[in-house]
Order: sequence, then structure tokens, then C-alpha cells
Amino acid sequence: MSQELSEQEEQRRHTLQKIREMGIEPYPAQAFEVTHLAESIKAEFVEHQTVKIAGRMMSQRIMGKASFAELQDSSGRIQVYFNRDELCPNEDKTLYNEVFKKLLDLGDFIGITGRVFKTQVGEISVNVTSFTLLSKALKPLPLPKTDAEGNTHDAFTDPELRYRQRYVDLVVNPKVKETFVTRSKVFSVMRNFFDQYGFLEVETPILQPIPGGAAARPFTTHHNALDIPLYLRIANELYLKRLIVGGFDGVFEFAKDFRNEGMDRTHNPEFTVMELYVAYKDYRWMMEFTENLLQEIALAVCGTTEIRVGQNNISLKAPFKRITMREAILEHTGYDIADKSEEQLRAICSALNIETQPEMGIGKLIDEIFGEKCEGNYLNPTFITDYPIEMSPLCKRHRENPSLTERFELMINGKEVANAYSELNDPIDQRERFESQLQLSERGDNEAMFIDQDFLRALEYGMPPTSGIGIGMDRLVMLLTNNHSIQEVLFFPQMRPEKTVSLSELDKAILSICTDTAQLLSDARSKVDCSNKQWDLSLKHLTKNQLVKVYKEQDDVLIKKV
RNA sequence: GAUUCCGUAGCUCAGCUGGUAGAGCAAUACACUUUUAAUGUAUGGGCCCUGGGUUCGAAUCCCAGCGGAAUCACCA
Repeated sequence: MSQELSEQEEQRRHTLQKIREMGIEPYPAQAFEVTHLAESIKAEFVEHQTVKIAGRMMSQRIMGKASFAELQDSSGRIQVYFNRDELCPNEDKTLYNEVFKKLLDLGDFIGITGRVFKTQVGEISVNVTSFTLLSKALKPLPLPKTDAEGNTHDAFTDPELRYRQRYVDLVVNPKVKETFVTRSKVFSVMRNFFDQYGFLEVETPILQPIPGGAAARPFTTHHNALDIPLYLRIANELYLKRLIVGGFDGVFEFAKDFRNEGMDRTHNPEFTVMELYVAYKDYRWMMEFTENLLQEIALAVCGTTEIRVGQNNISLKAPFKRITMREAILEHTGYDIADKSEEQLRAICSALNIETQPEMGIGKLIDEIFGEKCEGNYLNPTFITDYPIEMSPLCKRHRENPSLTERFELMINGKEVANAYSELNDPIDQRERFESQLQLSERGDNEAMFIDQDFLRALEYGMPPTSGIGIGMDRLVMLLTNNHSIQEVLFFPQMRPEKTVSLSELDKAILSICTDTAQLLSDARSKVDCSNKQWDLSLKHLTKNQLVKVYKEQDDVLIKKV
């Protein structure tokens, strides 16, 4: 594959060759011993200490016989000082004059041995006694600069490039790195918290024959050996409950789930959910557990329970406010939804100017009212409890009111962060709930659930009373890192594939002849003036890139645009 | 899916009511021994997203497409 190289890329290839000609290996195999990190040297200044550091050279200030450069490693940046006569005490000054000044480029990895000192201006730096090229960079990095007032200039900001080339984003934008370090910390704090309770971290199938545990459109795939369809999981709930049936008291999984739906600021086709199930507990216990967990995470990650998200100040200090869904709706709309029929709810919706669809049942209608009028109001963490039974097919009936369920969602900053139940463990009730879901799906709700017979069988063997919770990890990390978009908390958010197809003149000519309606291949051939070899090559190129389609119908070979 | 905005040098961006492309950083060359957005001088670098149209002439106006962002719709 030939590609056009920019002037700077050509230049770097040239210096690469010069480096080789000087007998220097630009990609050495040998390990480089690192004794210090940039930040640790700055944090604990020890004058004259000898250190070995490694990283990318991010800036160079050459002043004749002495130079400053900045070295960036995983911890941050430190200034390094190159003095010609200290680096090359003998007559031969090529290491400084040639290698350092001319053959090193910004972005190259180098290893440095030197002594720590402070410059006249007071910046902690490393006086280089020797250096090694560790890896040559052939593409120039975008290089944001920060001035004395801390303003960043020429920042690398284009979201498309940042997401598609996250490696560059990470090198050049330190804030981005911080976000992902925080993300990782959130996970480990949660793990430790669960460990203290003796819960077991488990793994359950991602490829599922029945995509259960939630209502969403799955990604479909196919297993060749078994010749059956398989689905990427939309949730792992039903498998974790099977493990509770099997006798574990507490199981959790950090799970990638997949949903074949729209993408936007808060939705990515693959996303991470932490699900936890604990035997012999109910949703009230789970509320207390959750507020303690979140408080702990905030303290560990942000150092405080008071966080700022966008324009809002939010307190993650336990305990959190609790309110039933009925009260929430009453409070924000003035309507009491208790014991209302589908018709009455529809009337309330239209009074509130909420659009409804005929396939919406009671659950969906109430959900709509809540989502439309209430959800956004809960900035500080709030448990919304006691959801109507129609919208919670896996949740146990409320102990005091059989038309409600023992469910809560945790709302923070107006968004759902967690969803939890006293889990339904009555197998007969569960079967009926699945069946009424099925009726909903026959009404046109394409998100109603499939029936998982094996899961019902497991319940029939008996599942202890259990409470379970699912926490949307991406959204939680968004909150804790004050990021507005899910793409900022995923290393590699889903993007439309880059189009790299480059067409020759002939390709374009052929393409312009083809239309959406098929024509005989021989007819198309006669309209283009080229050799048969060129024609064949070009056609292969076009079909491979799915721009035209060549196929046979009876004895005719046809071509058309895709 | 709808609407709006955007696509120009490696990066960040100018480029007016159409007249063949500009800056800063980065690059190249030279000078400079404690600088720090180092500095000074000189030089090179562009399929102006793609394809059509209008025009004597299009980065600029029009249409279509591709890619991205925001808002909305959808979303247990």
C-alpha cells in the first residue's frame, strides 16, 4: 500500500536512514533500565542524584553549545539539559552536534542518564551525561504549548481525530490521561469494596443463545459449528442469578454489554455495567449499600464527596434522598398515578403534553411521564423507588402493594446511574411476567423480553431472596470526571470506519458508467477505453471496496452500483 | 431519522460582496553555554473533504455525497 507522505514524514525517514548509517539502531531490542519517573524527581528533589529516565522528547530549545529539552514519561514531564562539552568531553562532538541537534525529532523515545539539578530560574532538571535513542517517531505529533499563564495554545482538539487516534490524544492531552486513570481507579475501589464483603468476581457468557435480562435490540452473530444464532449479551443478569441459585452468596461482574441501538452523547453500542447480586438481602439493604459505595468511591477518587458536574454542585455524601415514583410524579406534575388505568394514564400524558404510542402499556406510560417531567430534576443523588409492576418484569412484587415492585433507580445529575431490585424469585410469577412481556411484544413493543426457559428452570430449583444492582460504569465515570460525553470516558468509542478508498481515474470512469439499475457487463466494458488487463484490475478494485456489484443472472453477467 | 454548524499546511486557525492561498506553532538551514510559548535571520511545505453545476474565472456561490460536532427524536 503506497501512501502519500508529507514533507515532514519524508524528512523523518531520511534522518532515520542517516541514524542507521551512523551505526545507531533506531529501534534497539535491549531493555533500558529506568530508575526514576519525571514526577518523582520533581516531588523529591535530591541535588546531584544520578537518575535514569526514559520517555518522549516533547520540546527542544537549542542554544548553541547548550540545549534544553522536555522528556515526557508516564508520570509527566521533566526538563533535561544537554551541555555539549559535558556530554562530549573529548574532541568528537558528533553525539551533541549531530545526533542530538539534528537527528532527534520531537516525539522520539530516548533514554537518559544524568544528574538532578536546579536551573538559575529554579526549575528542577536533569543534566544529561549520556542518552540513547530508544524509538524513532516517523510522524510528527500535534504539539500544544502552554504559556506562563497556563493557557494552552494550538491544542489538539478536533474530536474526530482525538477519538480515532486516541494514542495521540493521550500523548498530547494530559487531562485525557487523567480521566482514564480515574476510570481505572473507580473500578479498583469497587472491587476492593466488594472484596471486603467477600463477594466473588465472576465471568458469564458474552455470547448468549437468548439475549435476556433487559429489553434492547441485540447484535446477532452465528456459530458455525453448532449452526445456531448467537447474540452478544445485552445484560448478564440472568446468568448471575443462576449463580445465586448455585449457592454463591454474593457475585459481581464488570460486564461489557452490547446494544444495537442509536449512538449519542450517552450511548455507545458497547458499554460497561457492574452487576452485583447478594443473597438474603432486599432492596432497602441495597440502597444503604449503594450510598456507602458511592461515597467511598468519591472519597477515594476525588478526595471529597462534594463534586462539580458541569454547572452543578453535587454531594455524594450518604445517606441519599429516597422518594417513591408515585410521590415523584405527584410532586412534579400534580397527578397521582396510583391505581390508574391505561386510559387514564394516556389522558394524563396528553394533559401534560407528552406524546404516547398506542403500543405503550401502563409501565411505559408511567416511565414516559417520569422521564419527561421528573428525571431531570434530581441533581443530588436520589433513590426513586417502587416502580409499577408492568415496567419491571424481573423484580419482586412490593411487600405492601402488589401493583408495585421493590425496585429503585439511583438518579444523579438528572441521569440514571444505577438500577436495583429485590429480585423476583417466585418461578411461577416470573413465568407469568415473561408471558405478559411477550404479549407486549406482540403489540409491537420490539423491546419486550424473550423467555429464557432454562432461567425459569433454575428458579424452580429455588433462589434465595436476593437483591441485585446494575451500575452504569461509563456514566458513573462521566460524573466523577466531569465529562459531558461517553466518548470521553471510553478509550476507543465506536466511530464510523474511516474511508481510505482511493480511486484511480479508470475506477472513477467505470463508476460513472454504472447506475443503480443493472446493465450487461459487456455493455459497460464497451463504454470504457482501456486494456482488458486494466479493466479487470479496476473492476476487482471496485468490487472489493463494495462500490459496484458484478453478478450472474441466468447466463447474463450484470453490473450495477451498490 | 430531523435540523443547524463545521471540513483550508503535520497542529490551531484567518481568508469580506468570486480574481490562482495566509499567520502562529511544527519542519529545514545558520547563529546562540541555564532557556522555558526561548530568541534572531532565511527557506520549504497545500487534490482549499469528494463529485457535479453556475461563471471568462470558485477555497469562496448552488446541488449532491462523505466525514464530524451540537440540539432534538429514539433508548429499562
